[in-house]
Formats: sequence, C-alpha cells, structure tokens
Amino acid sequence: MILEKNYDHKIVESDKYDKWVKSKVFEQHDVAKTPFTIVIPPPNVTGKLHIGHAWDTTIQDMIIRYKHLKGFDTLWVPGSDHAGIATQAKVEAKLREEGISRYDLGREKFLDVCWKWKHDYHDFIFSQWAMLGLALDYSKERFTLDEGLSNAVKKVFVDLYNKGLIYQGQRIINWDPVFKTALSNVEVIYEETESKMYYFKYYLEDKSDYLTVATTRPETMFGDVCVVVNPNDSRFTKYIGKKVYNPANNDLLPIIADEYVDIEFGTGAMKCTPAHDPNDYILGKKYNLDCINVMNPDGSMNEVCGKYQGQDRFECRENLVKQIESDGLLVKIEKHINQVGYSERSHAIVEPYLSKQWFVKMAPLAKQALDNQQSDNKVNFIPERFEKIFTNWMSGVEDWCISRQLWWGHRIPAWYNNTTNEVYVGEQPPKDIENYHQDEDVLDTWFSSALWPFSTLGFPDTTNPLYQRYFPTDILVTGYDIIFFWVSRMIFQSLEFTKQIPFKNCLIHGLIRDPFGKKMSKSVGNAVDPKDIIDRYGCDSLRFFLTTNSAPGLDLRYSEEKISSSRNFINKIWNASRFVMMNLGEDYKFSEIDYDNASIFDKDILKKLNKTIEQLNISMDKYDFVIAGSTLYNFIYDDFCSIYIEMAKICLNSSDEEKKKATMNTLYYVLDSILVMIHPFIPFVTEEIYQNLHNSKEACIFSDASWPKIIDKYNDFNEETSDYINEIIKTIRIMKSEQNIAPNKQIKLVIESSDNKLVSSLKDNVQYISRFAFADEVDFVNKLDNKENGFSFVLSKISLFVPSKDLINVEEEIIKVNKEIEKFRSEIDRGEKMLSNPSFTSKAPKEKIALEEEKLANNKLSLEKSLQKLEDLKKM
RNA sequence: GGAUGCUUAGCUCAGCUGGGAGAGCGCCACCCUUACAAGGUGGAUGUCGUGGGUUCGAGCCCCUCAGCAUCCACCA
Repeated sequence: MILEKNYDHKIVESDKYDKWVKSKVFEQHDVAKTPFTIVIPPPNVTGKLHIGHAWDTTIQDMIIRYKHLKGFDTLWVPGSDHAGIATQAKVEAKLREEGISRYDLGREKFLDVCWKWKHDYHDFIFSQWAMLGLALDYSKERFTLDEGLSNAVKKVFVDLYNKGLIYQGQRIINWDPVFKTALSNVEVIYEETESKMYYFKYYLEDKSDYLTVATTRPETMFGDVCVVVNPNDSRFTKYIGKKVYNPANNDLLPIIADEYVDIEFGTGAMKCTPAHDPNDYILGKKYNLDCINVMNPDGSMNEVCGKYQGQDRFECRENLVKQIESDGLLVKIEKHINQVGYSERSHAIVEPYLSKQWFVKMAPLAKQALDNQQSDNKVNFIPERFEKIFTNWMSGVEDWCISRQLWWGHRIPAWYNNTTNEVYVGEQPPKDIENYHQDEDVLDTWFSSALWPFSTLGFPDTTNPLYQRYFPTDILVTGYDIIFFWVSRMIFQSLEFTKQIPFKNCLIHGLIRDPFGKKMSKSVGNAVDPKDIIDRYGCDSLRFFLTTNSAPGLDLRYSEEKISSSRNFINKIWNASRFVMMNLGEDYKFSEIDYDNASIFDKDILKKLNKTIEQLNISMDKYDFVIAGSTLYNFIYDDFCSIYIEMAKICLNSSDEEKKKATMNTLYYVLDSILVMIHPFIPFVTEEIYQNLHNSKEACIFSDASWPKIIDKYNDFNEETSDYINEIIKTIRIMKSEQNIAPNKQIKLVIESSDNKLVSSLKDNVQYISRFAFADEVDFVNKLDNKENGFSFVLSKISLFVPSKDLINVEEEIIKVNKEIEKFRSEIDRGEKMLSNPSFTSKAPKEKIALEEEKLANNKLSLEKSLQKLEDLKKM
C-alpha cells in the first residue's frame, strides 16, 4: 500500500487507540514470559491532565511498549485517586455556587455528589489517556476508594494500630482554617514572606520595670502562659520567678528560665503559647503548663479572647495591636522576613493548632526503609542522586498526621463507646454497634496512595494470582516533587506489609516549565493544555518532544519549536517510508536478504543498523531516552534517509534482478526495524506505516512485532569503498558550492590512486559517483602528471582532479592549500608528540594508540599529497 | 543554616565509564535532483562560568569562588 503524500496526524491518530482497546492487545498476558509491571501514578479525579501527566505517562508507555517488544509479559495498571481535600474542595465550591453547603446536604448525600463527580472526571481522564495512546490494561483498573482498596486501607490501619504504630494524640498540627482540617507536614508549603515583628512591654507585677517581648503573631497572646528567658542571660536573671502582665489581657504570666531560648534572637525574652506553637508546646509539656486554645477551627478567635471573639485571626491581630499601642505598651514594629507556611491546597496561612488527631509513628518504619536501602534489596533510584533526597528526608521524618476533618475519603475504622468513650479499632464495626459511634474523620489521601502498588494487585489477599505474579512492580515513574508525599510512603508501607520493596526501580523526572523557565501553573495562566498541542501537532510529536529533550532528572522547558521539529522528523520518516513502499510495489513480499548480491550500501546500512540496535539496547535498558532518541534520530535521518535511500536508488534502477531484490529486501528490513525501534516513542504513526508496509489494516506492532536483533554476519562488512564514495561526493559538492557551480552541473572527474584494490572496487561502484557528484565522465589513473587547469583534492589514499577551463583563482587556491598543509602539519605534530611520549604509549589503551598511529599515517599521506598539489598550483 | 542541580554556539539544550565538542531552532549561500519545500546541498558561530589541582590527556574527576534555580530545616 502506498502512503498519502502528506503526513496528517489527525488521520493517523484517529482510529488507532479504539482498535487497540477493543482488541484488548494491552490486556493479553503470556505466562510463559517474564512479567514486567508498572502501576500508573493515579491522577486525581479533580480535573484534566496537564502536560506534566503527559510526560510522566509517556515515559511509562515507552517502557511498557519497549519491554513488550523485548518479549516481556507487560502489565500496566491504570487507576485514579480520590484526592480527598482536592476533590472535596472542588465539589464544595460547585455546591456553593448553588448556595448549598455540605452541611445542608449531610454526609451521605454529599458523598453521592462526590461519587458522581468522580464518574464524570473518570471518563474525562480516560479520554486523555486515549489521546496519549497509553498501553494500559483497563481490565485491571482501580480506584483508591473502591472496595478492594478500602479493605487494604482498613487492614493496614488496624494492623499498624495493633502494633502500636498508629496512635491518637493531642498534638500541635498544621491546621488549614479554610478547609478546616489537619494537614501533614508535607502538605505545608513554606514561602518567604514579609511580615511584621511586634515588640511589646510586659510590665512586672509591681510595675517597677518591664520586659520587651517580640512576636509575629500577637493574636496568639491570649494563649500565653508564661515568658521564657535563657538562664544564662545575665540581663534577665533578676526577673526569673517574677510575674509580668500580658499586654493583651492583663493576665499575670510567670517568668521562667529555659535554655531553649536563643539569647541572640529578638529581645531574648520569649512569650510561650503552648496551644499555638510546636516548640512552645514542648516547653509546655516540660513545665506542665496550660494549653489555651484561642481559635475556632475556621481561624476566628474564640471565647477566651474577650471582645475579639468572632474576629478573624488577622483582623484580631490588627485591632489588638492598636489597643496595645493606645495602652502605651507598644515599643516598635519592625519588618520581618520569615518563612510562612501555606496550605498546599487552599493556600491559606496554616495555623499551628492543638488538636486530637491520628498519627503514624514513623521512627520504626523509617528505620526499616533506611536499613533496606543499605541492602541488596534496595530501591534503585534513577538518577541515583534522588536516593539521597529520599534517605535524608526519611532519616529526619516526624510522625505522620493521617486524620483529616473531611468527608470524602476512607473513614477511620475507629469507633467510640457511647458511654465509656473507649476506642475500638477494627476492620469490621463492633458487634454491638448500637453502643458505638464511628470516628468522624477520614484518612489522608496519601495513606491509601501509599498502598497503591500492592493494593491494586490484590493485597491484602496475598494469594491473589495478580499479586503473586506481578508484585513487586518493576519500575515507578514520577516527578521529584512527589518523593516525600508518595514514593517514600509506598516504600515503608510496602516493606512493613509485604516484606518486599514496592518497585525495583524508581525513575524520577523533573517538572515542565514554560518557555521562560517558570513553573507552569493554572493560576499564573502559563499552563499548556496537552490537548491543544495534540490537535495542532499530533500526539506523536508531543511524545517525541517530551522524551528526547532533557537529561534524566532535570526539568524540561516547553518549546513549541521543538515540537514542530519533532513533527518534521516524523514527516521525514513518513516520506522515507513512502519512498520504500513506492519502490517495493504492491506485489512485494519480503524474503531473506541475499547478502552475496547486496550492494556495498546495503551492507553498510545493515552494519549501521546492528550498531544502532546495540546502542539502543543499552540506552533503553538504562531508561535513557534522550540518548536513545538521538541514536535513532541520527540513524534514521542521516544513515537511512540521507545516505542509504539515495544510494539505493541506483540498485532499484538496476537491470540486475538479484541486486535489485537484495536492495528491496534491505529497504524493507531496515524500515521494518526502524518502525519497531521507534514505536515506543511515536506509536501512532509507526502503526500506520507498519500496517501499510505489511499490507494489513489489522497489523499491530505491539502484538505482532518483536524487537530487532543484531545479526553477526552484518558486522563482517569492512570495506572502505562506501566511505570513499561518500567522501568523493561530498568533496565535489563542496567544490561546486564554493565555486558557484550549479550542483547539478555535470563535470568530468579523474580519480588518481595507486591502490589497485580500492580502484577496482570504486570502478565497480562508479555509478554512485556519477549520479550523486553529477560527474558524467569518471576516469581512473594510476598517476596523473598534469594537474594544471583544474581543481585537485586529496583524500588520503586517492586524489581527485576536476579539469576546468574556466580557471580557478590560483591565488585563492594556493591560500586554501596552504591552510590545509598547515592543518595537516599541526595534526602530525600533535600525533607525533603524543606517540613519542613514553607516558602515553605505556599508559594509554592499545586501541587508542593504534587509532592515533593510523591517524598519523593518514595525515602524513595527505600532507604529501597537498604539498604536491601546491607544487602543481605554483606551476600555473 | 543544611543539601542538590545548573552555568557548553545567537536561543533552547544533549554530551553515556576522561581520549581533540554536538542537535534542534535561528542565520548566510545555492538548489523544485523522479520520498519529503514540514525539503535538499553547503557554510558561519564555542579560551565548555572563574581560579587552581589530579592525569600522558579534563566539558567530564577533585578543590575554590561567583551567578542562577530548587528542596529541606528553622528563632519567638
């Protein structure tokens, strides 16, 4: 079949994915093969996939397709994440537009709305996976809130509780006053913020003197329980044990001493608010101080704040400072730059807040994960440096706050006795359920995500065949921004519950940035929608751009030019394929290449194909797609299109049927190999070409093809003739370009050489020279005496001479030749120096020495010839 | 305060275990050569951030400094 003249991605990409899914090619599993598993990082069911998802999933798709073609039984598990806070926030926002709050609906009905939302978005996500061509096994699709995964969550929670690794406690946690829920440490983003430092006078009980105390959060003063100074601070020794008035409410606060206080910082005297600061809380515990909570869950001030009750914390701050100022107790206000914590989701300033929450005790789990990284069973991070990021974080990790005051999520499997308030924790509700009420909270979304690699494969049923065959998974692919949230938690949960690592490799990529290097984000409005790009350039172009334009682990800058050049490359493949098919004809059937009848260029491309396969195997196995991509690019563009296809035209026009057939088979064979090798990068267009090449609309690379193999025989080709021919053609082209001679103007060419073998071989292949150098007359001589009236060139073992009546500018030529001579001399000088250096000859590898010796010999030969050429020119 | 990454052609970036620097885009010249003008042929452009060290040999390894970026931890 002949391809259309123009590559049209819309046509090519329109019908493929449906077919793949309907024929279930991604769902077929051959148990005779070695399994290879990936679980997709489940996207949130909150919105559309962005270009970062496209990058992440394309990498995985490439790996799956590559491994499949290599003969593995690949499984890629799809799924999505309920994304507790994120989804609930969106659903609540939508309800708010209708003037409804979640409390109006009640828990049950609110969850119904969430489920409906989930179904709508799931379809949307599916359509985007389709657009990207992902080889997912939909029969294994999972959702973090589905029954099986919920069972896994319960099982893990209860087990950890029974082992004492989950506990409930009053602690200072990060509170999001907008979503009114606790957050874990990693859900807080610290940003440098300009705020104010307020200095207040705290008068002694007898009003004889005062201390100046500084704070950035005056509103928390209603919760102050003492003032702390360092016992070694001579300025304050006399005050220790005395009492001062709190300027906010006139309460008397004791002055205590603790070495925690930094003498150098602020005034050296610190107010202590155990209910609103984690460090103060520790002090509070140490000295058995009261914890006075001054805020409501929404960030407004509570009843302990007197007239400020009901005011927002920031409104209160302002008003309180005014009051203190009018009381004459304000010393000064200074600008202060500090790191302020914001909620990752609501972007509200997080309030350190004392509350009762559920926690995972991290120390034993972290130790297990860290110890494991010291063993042979460690998770292999790619690039390696990310292992350090992981272990650094893990070794300092604090207990994980896992309860969230939300409705959308896994409800905590804990019940309280209605009368005794005693806690019951179990996978099933207590039998006398009427005497109990369940904990209102749900679990952190990441608690269920942490189980994803094994919960999707059947855990907690470890006899599940899926789990038995496909776990541990082979590789996890994700961005570095999610190492703490997800990667680390999967590792320690997996080690604890399956006694195995969740994935053998962890491939980390960067983030996508806009053309100016800024992070892409919806709020800034610089985000690029993958759908737009796919509409304009096609999925294949996007995929090729995404996978071949950044070094491992580094960020990728979005560049439309590069997407466009990817498309041009695909167009090149399209047209080369079109050429091949046009020349094979309708009735062509591939048969083994008759190597004895193959031309030097057939043999040359087959050898280069071997080399390409070899290099590609190495880079693909290392997941180094940039190198793999450029290896393919160079082979396809330069070796196959620019050289081989051009040269093949000679044999295709040959009257020697055997030769012609050998070339046709080579063209077919190399193109077929190319399609398979580059299929993981650009699955759609390769499928289209493959179907045409194989004359079957049913042909499918994923299920029918296998990765090309290196054929040793092809490596035996070791002739220099093809190189010389290429060099001759190039030399003549340069000459014509420099002399302003039209490229297609026919010339006469004399080839001079005393190497009879080479000459004879060049004579056999003279058609290539005639055609591509546009030399309608080519003579071979052993020695040419008269090189006047023409251009001569030196190519080590041979010289070229082009007679020309319109004489060249002799002076210019002499300058050129002198430059050449200069170059050869310096090269010879370099080579001789190197080779006469005993340190080099004794230490350098043999191959390197041989290479240098060969270079030197060639340079000497060329120098000799150039000198001769100079003599000839001087005679003119 | 701790850590990591980056600095290579006008721009955006590759450069795999050290063996005389590459791509895409852009730029210049010529060309509709029967797959491709989304093309072909040829060309110009780099003291590989600074300073030192190791080595026969450094863009690559070690140290110093500078600039940029990111992460972690933080003092009221």
